[in-house]
Amino acid sequence: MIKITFPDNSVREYEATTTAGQIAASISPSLRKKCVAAKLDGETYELNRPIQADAHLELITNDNEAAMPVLNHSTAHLMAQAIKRLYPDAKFGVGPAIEEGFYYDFDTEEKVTDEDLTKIEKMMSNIASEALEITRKEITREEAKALFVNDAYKLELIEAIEEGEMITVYEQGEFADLCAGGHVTNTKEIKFFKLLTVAGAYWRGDSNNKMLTRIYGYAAFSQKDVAAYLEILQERKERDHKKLGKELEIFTLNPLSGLGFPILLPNGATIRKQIARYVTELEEDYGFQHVFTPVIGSVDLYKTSGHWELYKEDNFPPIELDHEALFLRPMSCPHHMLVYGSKMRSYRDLPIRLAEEVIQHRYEASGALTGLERVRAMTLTDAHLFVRPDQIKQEFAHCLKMIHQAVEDFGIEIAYYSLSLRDPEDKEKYHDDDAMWIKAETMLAEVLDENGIDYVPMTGEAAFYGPKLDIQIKTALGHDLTLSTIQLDFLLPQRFELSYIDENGEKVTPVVIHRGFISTYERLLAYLIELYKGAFPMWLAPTQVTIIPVNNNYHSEYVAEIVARLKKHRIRFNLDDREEKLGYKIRESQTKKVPMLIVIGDKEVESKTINVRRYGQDDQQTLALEEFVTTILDEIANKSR
RNA sequence: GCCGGGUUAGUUUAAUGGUAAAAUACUGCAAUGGUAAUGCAGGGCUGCGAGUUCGAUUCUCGCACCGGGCACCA
Repeated sequence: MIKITFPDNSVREYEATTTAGQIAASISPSLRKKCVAAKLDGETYELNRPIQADAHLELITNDNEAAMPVLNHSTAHLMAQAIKRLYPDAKFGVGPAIEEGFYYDFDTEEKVTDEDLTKIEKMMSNIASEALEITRKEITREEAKALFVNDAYKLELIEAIEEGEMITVYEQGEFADLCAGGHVTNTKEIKFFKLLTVAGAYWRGDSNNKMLTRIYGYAAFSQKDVAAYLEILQERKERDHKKLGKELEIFTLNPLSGLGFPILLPNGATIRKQIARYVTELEEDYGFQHVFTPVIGSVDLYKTSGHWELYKEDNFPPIELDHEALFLRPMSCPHHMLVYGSKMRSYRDLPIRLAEEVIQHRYEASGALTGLERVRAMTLTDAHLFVRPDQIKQEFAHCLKMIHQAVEDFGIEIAYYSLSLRDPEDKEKYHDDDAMWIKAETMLAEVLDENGIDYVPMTGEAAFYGPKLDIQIKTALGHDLTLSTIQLDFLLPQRFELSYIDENGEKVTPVVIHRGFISTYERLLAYLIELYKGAFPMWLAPTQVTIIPVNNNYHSEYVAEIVARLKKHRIRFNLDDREEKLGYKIRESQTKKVPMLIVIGDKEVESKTINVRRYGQDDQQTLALEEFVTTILDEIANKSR
């Protein structure tokens, strides 16, 4: 007999080799029906897998979050089986469940296109209705190698499994897959799924390897849930900054302007100007000094910094002139080093905080270019803080506080914090000085802990000169992007031989903190378009008020009075006095997502009031002119959303 | 850069081996109005290059660009 402990701490006894499925059935048939898998001492267990010893058991029902990866991973296997039947030469890579759904990578001579997805889905349904039992088998390394003898990718995976670790396969009918498990017990349990896209993906994520075909899909426990997910995907597309940016005339792409060089239209430029003003003022508040440095620098400058060797391939090639080679700058750190080095510094001068709107260029891979998100010419709100070692933590926290201020003002949703560390093995990329790295990484981790920041450590993500904290956001389409970054750097100040005189009259090298504030204007704009779904808050909106006179002949005098008031306060308005129907002009104002719409007719002229309708609302308000102006100014000042 | 897909009017979409349509936008005329589309008229389009064909926007190939994914992201 074995003792099974349940989450409520109740204990029951069962025969050894009883399965979780049988246990669920013994409690109630309806529970058994809802069960998808189990967690045995925290490990995912199939319902048909015999339990050998005493354990804690948690039954995972189909309304439990933990059920989704089990179902989706099983659906990945089902898809693989269908693919194998349709493309007998297919060789398989990996097919995990992911945050949303699943994918499977495979390799076949035949081209698989979007149209083939329907075919594969049909085959999947057929296999599901064959009601094949899914069974787990523990096998030896030799058996595994024999089983997957024709499957080079699986053999490679077997090689990667450590000696002594258990190897398991899951079988369903004629199909077997190397897999650590977490599955439903029968293919018939997989009823509701949708294959989404065909994509390419490098084997083991390495661009030196062959590119496999990857199919993404999504499975759920009801057709309704699948439909709801497809709906979400559709909504995300509607929110995509590339779509809204075009509709709302924020930016345009033109091949003549060059790949990766978007053009900001007047609306986009207006939003950008507001952001720029905000950034500049906040930096002043936080004690930053602004500098202007050139967009182009000598190649020697980047040789000094060390960027040249590492990144020359990823940038626009240098411009060679008589006896100079000039480089379109991809970052501003070297220039800011020169600013610091322009005079003798005392320990009393530190910290020195230099900030700049940095125009920079990078030759991003053509496939990486996306709307305003990844471009080849960008303006970064960059800063470098030159600090004494004893000021590192305080200045780091200072930057963090400032970033959090902006996060709050814009309503940015942080996805997670990433602490990027070096890969100690990678001597080629990372400056070889263990002591320096250990010091920098420890210090960074300490500051984060002190400020109560939860972070994900990422090995091998650090800059070549030091570790960094990245603040990550998610785009509408679900990509993780870096919004802000704070980086610790002991290297560049050395390379530029920077120093200050300490209280003992000794020359000391300062430490540099690199601070990327709110990414580039381009990327922030892309993010904000998606965040607000194009309906910008008052302080950022390209047009803040639409004014519609009911009749140009009778109402223009009062309208002129309103216009004068708005102009005085630099409120951005659009006086729509075209000879069109009222409803037509109202509709246009709404589709352009202008935050406030005012209609001026006899009633308003008579009572000197304003009839206001806010974007997205059906009801109207009547305000006195002064009240109206104050409301707008308040919203601008408070950055109301 | 790599894998697969796409490209029709300013925009969103339709259709076709016999030279293309609608909505909207734009221009003109008429309409003077109260919270999401007034009516009529007009001009405007098959990304580029090659091949197959009597004839290609349609089929094939190459290129460019767009979008999805992977890799990259100082």
